[in-house]
Amino acid sequence: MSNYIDVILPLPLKQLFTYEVNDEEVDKIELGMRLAVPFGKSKVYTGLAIQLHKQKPLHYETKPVEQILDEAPLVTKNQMRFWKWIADYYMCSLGEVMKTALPSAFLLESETVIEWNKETEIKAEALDDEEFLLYEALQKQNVLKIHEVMQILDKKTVLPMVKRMAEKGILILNQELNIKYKPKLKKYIRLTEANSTEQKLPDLLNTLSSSPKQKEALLKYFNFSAKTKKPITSNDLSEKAGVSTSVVKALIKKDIFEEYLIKQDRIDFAVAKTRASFQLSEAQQDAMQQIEEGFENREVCLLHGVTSSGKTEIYIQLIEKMLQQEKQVLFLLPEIALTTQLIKRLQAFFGDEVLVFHSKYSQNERVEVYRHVLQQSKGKIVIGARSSLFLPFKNLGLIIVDEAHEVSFKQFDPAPRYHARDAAIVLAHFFKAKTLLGSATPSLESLANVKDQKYAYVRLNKRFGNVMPPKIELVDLKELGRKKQVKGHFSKPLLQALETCIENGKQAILFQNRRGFSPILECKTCGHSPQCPSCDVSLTYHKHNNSLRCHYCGYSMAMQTKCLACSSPDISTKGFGTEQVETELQELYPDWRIQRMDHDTTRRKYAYDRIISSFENHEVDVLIGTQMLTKGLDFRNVDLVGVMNADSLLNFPDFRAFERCFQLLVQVAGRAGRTENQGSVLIQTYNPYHQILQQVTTNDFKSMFKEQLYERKNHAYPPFYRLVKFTLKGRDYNRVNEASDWLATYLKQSFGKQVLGPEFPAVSRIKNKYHKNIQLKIAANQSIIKSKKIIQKVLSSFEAVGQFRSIRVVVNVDPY
DNA sequence: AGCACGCCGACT
DNA sequence: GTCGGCGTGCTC
Repeated sequence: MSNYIDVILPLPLKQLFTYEVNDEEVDKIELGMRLAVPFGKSKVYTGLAIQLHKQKPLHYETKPVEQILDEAPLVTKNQMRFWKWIADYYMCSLGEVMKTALPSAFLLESETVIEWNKETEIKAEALDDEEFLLYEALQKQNVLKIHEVMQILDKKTVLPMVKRMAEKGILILNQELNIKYKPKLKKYIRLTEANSTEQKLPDLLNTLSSSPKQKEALLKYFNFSAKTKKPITSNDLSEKAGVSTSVVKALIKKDIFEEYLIKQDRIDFAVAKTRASFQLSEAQQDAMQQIEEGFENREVCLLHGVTSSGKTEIYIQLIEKMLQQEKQVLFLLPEIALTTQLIKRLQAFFGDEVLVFHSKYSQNERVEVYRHVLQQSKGKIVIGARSSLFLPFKNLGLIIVDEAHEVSFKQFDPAPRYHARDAAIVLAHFFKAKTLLGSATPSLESLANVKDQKYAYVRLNKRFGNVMPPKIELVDLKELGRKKQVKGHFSKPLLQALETCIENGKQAILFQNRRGFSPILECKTCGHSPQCPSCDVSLTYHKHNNSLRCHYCGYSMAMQTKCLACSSPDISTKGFGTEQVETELQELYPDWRIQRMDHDTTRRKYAYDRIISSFENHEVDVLIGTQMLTKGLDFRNVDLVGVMNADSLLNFPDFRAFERCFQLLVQVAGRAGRTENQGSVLIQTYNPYHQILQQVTTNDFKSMFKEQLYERKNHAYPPFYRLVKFTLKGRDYNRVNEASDWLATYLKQSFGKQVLGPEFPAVSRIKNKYHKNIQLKIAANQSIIKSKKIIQKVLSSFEAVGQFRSIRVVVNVDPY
């Protein structure tokens, strides 16, 4: 009887795929290994083995597995369980989970390559122009990939012609599996085998009697290898012997030395761990004890510590305790907060026990981190962004989610649209491990879980070293505007505070939650503003390259001098961003050193670190930035934080806008006065009596929580209801409307008034596709499993409607 | 998702 | 005539 293996393919397809395996392979295959399998007419994909069985599929012929790619499972049982939970809860396919869970270097894919058939004799005259071009190209380069052929011939459909040529026997087609992971190799030298014994030494020296430098190098080599028994590179040797590299090269040429390669570990920081002991403050010790007590009967604990209350020291102590029990620890941070500051602090303490995993790491580095975690060969502590949840932990004891309120923990695109904080709790549960959520401004959801006694709660009220909390004041722009006390975007009080701050040799931070120079260009004559041709938005003005750009699709055009609609030269910019704040301030104070930090200035790999360290070293007086500034940065010399315009935060059309505004302002405020001086925070606004802003000034999170929770209950939002958002996308406007009406109608049959919409979002067309949203609210006491089954059913009948084939439906569970 | 196949309008 | 657009169906 034949054996079959069910496989997950990294595609957005619901089903598994079944392949046949021979007896020899059955013995080798373990679940969780990768298999190269043929798929479709000419593709080879990497599949993941998840079930062996003997049931021959009824309705189709199986294909054989092409190759077993692993010697041991790459994916553990616990990971499989976690993948399944993600796929179920967030309503996506296992293939999509696989794609995010595994570093892409693990997912090999085949590519068709062509080769000239040297067997068949073809006269150049018999070839047409395009065939001749290929012929020429293949003289220079042995094999060509299909996309290279497309470039050479400068057209899109090349496959029919390539196939024709293959049939005529001019070309050979091959499937090439491209191996993406490349170990890092370093060249070393050693004695060739014939010369590698001690006894040979006198002979060798003899032969080199006429070349003293080579003799010297050889002696140094013996000296070195006798002492250290370590491999040596030719550069090191020539340096040690004080000879040039050509001397060593000559020895290689004489077959006395040979070169060989050793695989290098990319994850090798060589940091000395200090484990410098430090004393927790009394408040920290208390908190530590409460956390441990909390973990005795709760799986999750919320550590609510004001900014700079010293949460990191508590984390370090907890991690240390886990290490003593030989457990692994995962330390999750929002991508943006993964600055070297925190990593360095942990590395200084734990040395090479710390592994780092995030998107700025190369594919090769990620593969090595993955393998280290899997084999538990290095590093029991992983610091990473949300995707590090998918690492192959075997013995996880604790997950710390720092800045747990951050919305960027929710993945938006592509699927799986998971929330790392929620998924972390589930993952920890699988390991019977604990989860610690740390934040200065916890989310309403987490606070509600505390209120319902689901989470333990520890409050850390005092800033470390009894630093005073900053003084927060609101500046009424409306009032001051009337009194003519506003210059550009700066009010007089803010300018005065800035002057005092800089004169005292301190630094200031200005926060403006919008990038670019000024969002849109507007004609003063006809009111027209340039639009993106493929999205339903106005283009934004970027001063640094004098262009207009679309934030959704990246379209850009040159800045205009005349209105595109009426040719009037009277055009101006509306709204303002970081770039304009920078320009204005620099004009007012030409001597100040001003630096901007936003998406545009931090795009390159080390730009972020560079800006931060120049600010730390006081090479900059004022730092102007967006949200980026709020994430886990610790500057010692900042006395003043200015918020340019708080209103833009309040006016978001989102049920979480007020909560987010509160969090953001408290976080920004926390950047001020982290040493003995009391810092001050000035918030400019047109609505100084808004209750949220009032609550920020008094840091009254309790009222905020109470009021917002009441609002959420009234309007049936989380945490009282779960949301599922459906976004329909399609090229045809009418089709999108029809399809969303259909879907909403069918959902209403089961969920009634809990279905909202369909509605066009604020930006209704992106990349030439119309978007329309439907929202479903599921009460907390309703069964999610049942609800999701109904949703699945409605969706599959939707997919069965022929007219809606061109419409894509994106499902987002717990959207943010 | 990707890719083939098939149909249709637009050009060398 | 064929190139490239797009709708449709299928992948073990």
